[in-house]
Amino acid sequence: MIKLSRMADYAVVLMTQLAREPDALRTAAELSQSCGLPQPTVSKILKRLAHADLLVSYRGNKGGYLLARAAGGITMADVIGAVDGPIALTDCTGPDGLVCEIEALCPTRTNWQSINRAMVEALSSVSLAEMAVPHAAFAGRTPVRALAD
Amino acid sequence: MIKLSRMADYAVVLMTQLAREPDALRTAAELSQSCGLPQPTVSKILKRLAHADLLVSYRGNKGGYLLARAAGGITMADVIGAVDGPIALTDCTGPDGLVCEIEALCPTRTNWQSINRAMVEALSSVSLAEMAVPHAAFAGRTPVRALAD
DNA sequence: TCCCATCCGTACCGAAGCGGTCCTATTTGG
DNA sequence: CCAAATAGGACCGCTTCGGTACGGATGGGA
Repeated sequence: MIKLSRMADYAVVLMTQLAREPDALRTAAELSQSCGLPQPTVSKILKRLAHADLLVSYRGNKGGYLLARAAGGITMADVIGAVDGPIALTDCTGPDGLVCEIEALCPTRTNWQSINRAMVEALSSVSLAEMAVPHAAFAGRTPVRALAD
Repeated sequence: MIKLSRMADYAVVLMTQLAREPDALRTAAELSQSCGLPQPTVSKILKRLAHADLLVSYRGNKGGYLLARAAGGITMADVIGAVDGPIALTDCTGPDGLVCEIEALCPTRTNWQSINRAMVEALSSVSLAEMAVPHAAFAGRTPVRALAD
């Protein structure tokens, strides 16, 4: 199914929420409630996002999280990469393809790199600011089915 | 990591192998050996590919599998979809988004559809014939890293 | 100076999905 | 009639992932 992990899915929702009020300091508890997600999990995700420099964290009393940059400068690839690790469809798309034990029989490596690149570009082409746009702006767009079921 | 399932990965390898000699009837055992993959698993994958009309199967003695169409008419999206099910990054990209329980709080649905569409296009843009091309044709291409590690 | 709210890091656990195997039909050529 | 091959399903162990819990560090306010 090539599904996004639930963690990455949540991360996008949380980041979108934060992008609504870019200057407000939000606590994990507050975000957990406003997004309807379990609080410990929210904490974990926010930590990862902060670690990837997408969020700035303030500790201590009156602490919380803040977007590290403008929402227009953060892409879906950034968010997903921060939570799920590097985006790659296959193992053999790594630096040197060393991990692929059947490499000798696998003449498709460089092609995977192209496919992978296209996918990353697709995810990089959508910024957080665009994701935060309300429904209305897209209402006229025709729905797209992934594949015939 | 958004990784492809190993099954889908294997499927691409197997299909590529079949595309090398499009007119030869190949058995599961033979493909298993030439690709270095466990035989029962190969059988299972070939069955799924045949079910999706990407392969034609011949039963009985001297049976085997054959590409159902020319390698140029089979895309990566076809192969991956046949093995892993419909390609979709999130649940809410389904027909009507009915499965998303926090939909009211999730203003990003239509954007996901766009991203998803881009991904399917990336996978649809590469045919099996192109995957079967030997390394040399791509040797000059610069390697692409998915994201900074 | 003390206290409390908040983030930080780690370690742990349960469940679900997936890769892999096996068994039993069913088909077909020799 | 036998052997070779696919069809289809049941089963199972393992890894991975989502989720939780605990102890520590930090900083503002009374």
